[in-house]
Amino acid sequence: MSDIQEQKASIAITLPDGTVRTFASGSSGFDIALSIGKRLAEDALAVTVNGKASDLYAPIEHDSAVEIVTFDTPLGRDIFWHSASHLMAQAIEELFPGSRFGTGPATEQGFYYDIASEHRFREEDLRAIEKRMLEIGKRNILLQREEMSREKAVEYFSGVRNDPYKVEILEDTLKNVDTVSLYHQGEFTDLCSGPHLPSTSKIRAVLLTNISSSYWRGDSSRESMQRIYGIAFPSEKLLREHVARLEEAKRRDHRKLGTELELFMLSPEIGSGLPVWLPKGAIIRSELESFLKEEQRKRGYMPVYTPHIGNIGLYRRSGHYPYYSESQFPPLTYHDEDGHQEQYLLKPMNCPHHHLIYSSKLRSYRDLPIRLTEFGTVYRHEQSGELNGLVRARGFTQDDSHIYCRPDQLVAEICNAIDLTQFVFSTLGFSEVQTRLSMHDPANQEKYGGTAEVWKQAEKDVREAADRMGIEYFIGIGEASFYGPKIDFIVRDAIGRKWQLGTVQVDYVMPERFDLSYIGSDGQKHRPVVIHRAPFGSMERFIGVLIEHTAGNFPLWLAPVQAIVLPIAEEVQDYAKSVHAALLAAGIRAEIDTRSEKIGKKIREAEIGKIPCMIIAGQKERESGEVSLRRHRQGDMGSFTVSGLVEMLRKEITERT
RNA sequence: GCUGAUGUAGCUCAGUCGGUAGAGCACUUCCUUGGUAAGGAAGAGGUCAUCGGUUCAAGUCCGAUCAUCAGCUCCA
Repeated sequence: MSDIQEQKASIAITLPDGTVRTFASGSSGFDIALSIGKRLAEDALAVTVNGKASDLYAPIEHDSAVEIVTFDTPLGRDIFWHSASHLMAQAIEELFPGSRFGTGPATEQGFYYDIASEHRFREEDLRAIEKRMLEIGKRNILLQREEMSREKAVEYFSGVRNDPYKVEILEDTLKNVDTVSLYHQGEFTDLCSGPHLPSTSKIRAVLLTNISSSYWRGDSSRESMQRIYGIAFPSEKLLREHVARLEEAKRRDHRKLGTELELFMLSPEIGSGLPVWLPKGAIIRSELESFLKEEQRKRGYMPVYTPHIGNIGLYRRSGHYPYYSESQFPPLTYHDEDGHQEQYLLKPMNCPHHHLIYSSKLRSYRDLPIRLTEFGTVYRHEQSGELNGLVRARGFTQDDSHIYCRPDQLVAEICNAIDLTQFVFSTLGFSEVQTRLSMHDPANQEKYGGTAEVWKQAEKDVREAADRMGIEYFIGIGEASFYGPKIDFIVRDAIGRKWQLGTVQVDYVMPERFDLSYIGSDGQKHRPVVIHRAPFGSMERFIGVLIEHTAGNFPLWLAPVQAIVLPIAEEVQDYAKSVHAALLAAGIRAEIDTRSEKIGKKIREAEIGKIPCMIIAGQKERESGEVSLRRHRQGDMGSFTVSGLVEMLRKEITERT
């Protein structure tokens, strides 16, 4: 008896730094935070108790490890934004009575809520909703958790709240759950597992960013709802920083920079989603291609070329045509006078052509691995709403290779492909790379080709290679392609956004479909394994990402114009021209600005044009036989002899630094 | 493809109540010959995305189409 009372009276709380403190049983996370510091208690949004997120004021009854959750952590932001979505719903309910609410989760960059309303939300409404949200914040309404049986909740949401969407969630998604939780904040109540902020007053800055539509439960056969996106912060300052980041992203937008720097164009007269490389962009692409070709030559790849169209039978055989027919350009149909018909497909993939090259002659086990490589342009009819500059196009070029190897060579070949991909990324300045092992979803078997054993083996090989390379990875269930598991490389760019670029894929299915074989040491036919791999992925997409990553400030080896000679006055133009000629002779992409403008203006324009080297030639330089160098975004670098400068730049170019 | 927004000079954008289009930058020519992010002047540049409708009259109002943007869905 007394023991039980003793236990109830006090509990031991272990903090993240390992210290243990004693509190009265039933103390809340807030009490704990307050005992650590006033500032922490103010910043506290919620707690984790033995790793499980919980409300800040929920009583803690037992000894546990407790962590105070603040906005600085991913969990803290998730809880904050989730509560902000409830706050937005409350504001919308107050301003637009009769609105019904679907789901309103936090996302990586804020939150949204799906709303069914008679009212068509417009931009002006967002400002009014923001205002009301802040006003409700000031009311300092406490959020109250209430648990009830699912049946009671159904009654509550069909009666009191009259929200059919919540009822559907209760009766479908949650049909196996006995007890559910509701969160009340003033007049507003939402079905939610929580946890939530203790009070609406934590939300002090709000930005509603856009309105779009979504289908109820993501199902295009269900009704369309209005989705309002937003983001919220505990202070004005954090919001301002967020807005500054958005503006930075806008400044780096590859579509904007691509036009300004004359890298590529898109024109409805050519066709939607069909980018055209302008001379300056073509230089970047060609430099990247040369770089990879050079590297692949060292690694035993053999270049091939294949046509842009292929008989439709080829793609029926590979499975691409039936599987992806809705995202391909329709087949080209050819009839001759005898009524004979042939159908061709603009190639959506390079692999079938490569497989036929492989099987064009008898292969010995001694020949393997065979690594065929091609910058192969493919065409896919992406949905119109998906198109996005270079990043998502309908015609694009893959740095596509297919490696045909024996099963005993497979893991080593995957490792080689991983190594090449990592080399490419590090050369291009993507220092932060995440790796995803994209596995199949056993619950969705009809999505995939091949047998269960084949998948088991392929996934084991992929894992083994990733382990052998010592890379950190995470698993993506359901991310595999239809013919096999993948290793996908996701880079983080200079302003923290993630992009999926390179890929290495294992394929036991295509060798079967194309009846690929080699003669083993036993004199018998054996089935090779295929690796599909593309470090850049798509040249268009990669360069699009590279533009945003570098903000158009390309390293010297990639810069379309590497140097521009700027004569100070007409009197020194002949000298400047001789410098220009020397640069050209050294293979440096150089221009010269002989306009009768002042040097300040020439420099300004070269800076805006993001030209890495400005080479200034005036009377002083002519006398000494030197030039003065100004580097883009760095300023004056001093004087150099022409030959010294050329040598320095050539070194930087060949080393690709 | 779906929902919403947008489309005016090479670029960025004005254009009121429906009355035949305007700025800045860029471009061309001339003046200016200079020292590390904008020297001056003049000129040229437009079937207002396309097609149709309403109207005496359409950049402006209505409809369709095309394209772009933000999301949704998809991504071999």
